Amino acid sequence: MGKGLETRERILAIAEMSVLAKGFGATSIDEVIAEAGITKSGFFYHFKDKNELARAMLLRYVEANNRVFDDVFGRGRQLSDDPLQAFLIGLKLLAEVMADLPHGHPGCLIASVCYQERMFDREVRAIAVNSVQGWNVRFRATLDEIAAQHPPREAVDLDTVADMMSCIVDGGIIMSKLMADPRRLEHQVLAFRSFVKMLFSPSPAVPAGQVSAPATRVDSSHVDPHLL
Amino acid sequence: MGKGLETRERILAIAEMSVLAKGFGATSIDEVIAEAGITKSGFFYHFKDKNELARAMLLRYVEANNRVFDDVFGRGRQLSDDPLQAFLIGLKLLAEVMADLPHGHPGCLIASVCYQERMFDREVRAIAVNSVQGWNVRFRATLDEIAAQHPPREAVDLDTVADMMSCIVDGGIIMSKLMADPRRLEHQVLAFRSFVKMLFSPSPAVPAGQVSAPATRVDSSHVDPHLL
DNA sequence: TGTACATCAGTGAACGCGCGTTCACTGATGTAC
DNA sequence: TGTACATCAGTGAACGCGCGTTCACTGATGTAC
Repeated sequence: MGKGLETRERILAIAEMSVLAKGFGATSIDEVIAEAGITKSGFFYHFKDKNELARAMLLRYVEANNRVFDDVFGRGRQLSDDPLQAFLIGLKLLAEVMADLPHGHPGCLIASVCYQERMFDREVRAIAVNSVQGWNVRFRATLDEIAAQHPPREAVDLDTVADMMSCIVDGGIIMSKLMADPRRLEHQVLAFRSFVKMLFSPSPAVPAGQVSAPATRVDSSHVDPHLL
Repeated sequence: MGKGLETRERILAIAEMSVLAKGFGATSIDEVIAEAGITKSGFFYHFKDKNELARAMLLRYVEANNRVFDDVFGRGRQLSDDPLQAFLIGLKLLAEVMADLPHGHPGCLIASVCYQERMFDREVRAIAVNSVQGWNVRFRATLDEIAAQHPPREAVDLDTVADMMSCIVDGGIIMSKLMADPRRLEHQVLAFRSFVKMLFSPSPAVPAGQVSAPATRVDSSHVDPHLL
């Protein structure tokens, strides 16, 4: 990374922390540059105005977020051919990632944008909306796959279940932050996992005659048991 | 209500809207007083500084919130003696309240405080924390009552389930706002309701020998069936 | 019933500080010939 | 290999506007005697 890109990245990281802690309007350029060790003109060399900072910051955030999600659910799929098991493993891994953040999750920039909508242009809002929409359709596709093999126990709208994922994570981040208890986020992800598990798993004892999809765990022997 | 209190209330209502839309730091007193139709000195007659506005605003918000929650879950308890049915009715009513808001839920001030923590004094944070904690212990007590009569199907921590309520509502508010789709919040509350229902309801067909608490619906005949 | 005083609910003008933005300029590094 | 020029990654000073806050003052209403 060149010297310029490195400075730019440093600015973005500092600004993100500040925005998550105080909001975008209350994040001053003076404060950011003081921490970054450059002058104000140096800042405006990298970003033509404050709105461009917001755009770059949000893009950086959703890309980092995508990497985490791709990683955990990708690993889930590698560990089981059954879509339900794969998703449950992914959720378990996601909960672990959330729990491993040193001082708790710093906050969700998308939630932050949501509460400061009047400060941003259409483009910034669009980045946030597209990111959530993208994950909703991906989760929806996963749930469709799961439902095809494991008929759900309750008649719930799968779009709502897909959306629930984002709601639980964002709500969990807020409660973790507010109550200064990082473990809440992990627990919420695991509670959502329990919901998915209950929704698609056959009852513990199934009366004869009821069809119970046998959850084809092709390679479950290789999977760490606590992930299931 | 005297003239002074009426003005004060108007200031608080206007400020709340603005804070939910742009954040506290970006909400200027000039803007608030312009909408309220008073001068800046008039504002400082009612609030000694901006932080006192935050305190009053948050107190007003949690009190309004408490009234809604007390109402829906109180009516739930009136409609059924079984704690599970009462809670499910309460959740259904809550979803209806959320759906009836004309332009969607305006946002949660507690989430807003959470993302602007460095701007507020300890007292403001304490109001938010106490409010959430208060509801968590109340929900936890309700869940204990329910679990005593309906053994849960999965081993989930009831504190986490109680916390999930706040997470789902706050997350649902964010997603509704961001996606400009007020119905998402309603759907999320109903999804949480499905979770509670699955967690504590016996399996559709219970094998002989398994104890199934009979869900003593003392007066369920009077209950609107779609609430159950 | 009239008068004196107190409180309520504000007004109007001024303050100084911090903010985002602009502009002319600069040393270091890279590239062409 | 040396020189000319271009680009990169900034510096430093100044700008004007909007912000939260203060202060002396005021008309209307309420209360005591």
